Amino acid sequence: MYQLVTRIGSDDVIICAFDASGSPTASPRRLSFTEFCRYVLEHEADSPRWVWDDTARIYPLLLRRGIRVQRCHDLRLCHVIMRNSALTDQSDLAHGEPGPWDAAGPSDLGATQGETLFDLADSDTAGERSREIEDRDELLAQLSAVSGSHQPGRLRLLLAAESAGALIAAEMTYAGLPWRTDIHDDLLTRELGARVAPGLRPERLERLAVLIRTELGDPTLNPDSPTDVLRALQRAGLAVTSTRAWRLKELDHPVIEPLLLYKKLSRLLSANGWAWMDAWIVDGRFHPEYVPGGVVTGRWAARGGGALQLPKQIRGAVVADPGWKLVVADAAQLEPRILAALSGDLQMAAAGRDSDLYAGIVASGVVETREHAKVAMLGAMYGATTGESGRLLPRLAKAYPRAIALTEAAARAGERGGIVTTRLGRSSPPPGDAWQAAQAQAYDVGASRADESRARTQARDWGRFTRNFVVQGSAAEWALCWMAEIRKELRTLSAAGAGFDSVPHLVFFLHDEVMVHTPTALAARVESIITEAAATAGRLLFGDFPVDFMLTVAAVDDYAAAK
DNA sequence: GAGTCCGCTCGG
DNA sequence: TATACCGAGCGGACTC
Repeated sequence: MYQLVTRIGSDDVIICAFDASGSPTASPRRLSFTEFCRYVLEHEADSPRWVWDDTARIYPLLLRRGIRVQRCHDLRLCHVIMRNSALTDQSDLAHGEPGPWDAAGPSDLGATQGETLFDLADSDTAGERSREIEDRDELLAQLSAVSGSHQPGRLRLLLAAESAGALIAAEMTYAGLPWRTDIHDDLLTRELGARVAPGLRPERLERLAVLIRTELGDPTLNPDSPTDVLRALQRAGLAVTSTRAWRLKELDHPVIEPLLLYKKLSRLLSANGWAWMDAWIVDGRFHPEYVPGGVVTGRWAARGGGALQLPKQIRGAVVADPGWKLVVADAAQLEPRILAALSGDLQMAAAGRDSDLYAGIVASGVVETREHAKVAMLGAMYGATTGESGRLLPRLAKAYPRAIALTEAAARAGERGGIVTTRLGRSSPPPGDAWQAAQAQAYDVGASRADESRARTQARDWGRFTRNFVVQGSAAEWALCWMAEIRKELRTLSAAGAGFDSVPHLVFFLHDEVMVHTPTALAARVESIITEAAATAGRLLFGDFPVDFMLTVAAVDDYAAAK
């Protein structure tokens, strides 16, 4: 059953119930937000799917009142998927003129940016009514696109997983990641020296700057300026064209060591220093904003705080509350396992059975070392053509013909300008006009060698994108299902209505890794929930195909201890 | 001074 | 010779 929720103005909603086929089961009702909250609590027992335009806009309002829901359908996220999916390419939804659902990015519909799209008309009842009809029409269009799709089952799963992800993202932002500023501060002081005013260099950084200037014989050198540093290195007789750390490591000069250390520490200061701590840690919690569907492949993005790039250096500041644990789980070699299942490659799946997949490849005699197995696999999924990875590819192709055939086919499709589709139905975008124009140009009678080579380069670039899209996107779907299943099972551990400060809950997600903050007494139970959820996610995506999704799971006091 | 691009490093 | 996918964020360099 669906409960369509349309927000009107700042404090009211119109609510309307539908059955699974999209027929209304009651007349629309207008409720104040307080009445709406009561309505949600009353109806949650029936496990409806709450339908709204944008989870990120409405769900935080419920969370602030202590209300959580089990299921939703996020019209905006689902629209984007079906607008592009090859599974719904025959639908009206895919063929309609672009409308507000296409124009609106997450921030456009978001509360912070104002509500320009719809709310201009909300001052009168006609506008309110039209807003509600707009949502209702969109829901019906989406339901029709699903039932008419080539794979309704998979698509339904994808839309449910994407929507569950939106709920989880809002809940994680709301709950926050436990963060100890005292430990963070100690760590910064130890590495950089005592805190100083913004714009100044802490003591240890300043000493390194002086040392670098001395070694390069340039008393005015600014070590933060790549151009300055590059010129000084060249003056010192070093043949370099960039100041990238891995390039500098190849050089033999006394300035290199302090320079590399300076870069490392200054990055720590600028990205996750005291200013970051002041801006992002509130009452011992880090509250980043996650952006479900923020990446073309279906991965999440994040806005503000660099939540998806927390450097290993500072993970020791993520500490469980007293009497609580962090259960950290990481899916091992997720993408190769996804590739094995996608392609139905039994040999590759067997290599990962009950163990490290790369070690399994070595044990099968395909390559000699784990490191070789890893670079060869990554190269196959990313489209490496040269170097070690390129050299090892033929051996991989011989041992795992089905898996490699799948990545090659995805690459060829992209090179031709075609689209590719993930396991559950997210399709890659078609290449843009500039790409098409470059290809057309190369076929023109007057095409130059440069035209042809540019077209070829762009075609290969796009092929690498589609090659990776299938695997990365399907892995993102697995991760969403995994997390949704974890969330569902965690809720069975506590009474309905209990707040985040008393029950186990998800606090972090990073592509193939999740973290649950839990009372210590429930940590073991949480570990098994996470493990079972991985197997369930595998079955949801790939049925009985015999592929294992191995995890490393650990209940720890702080994030740094997890690996 | 504001806006944008680039170089670099962090994460998977 | 060019060189392997998806991102965020910072500070400097450059432009208007």
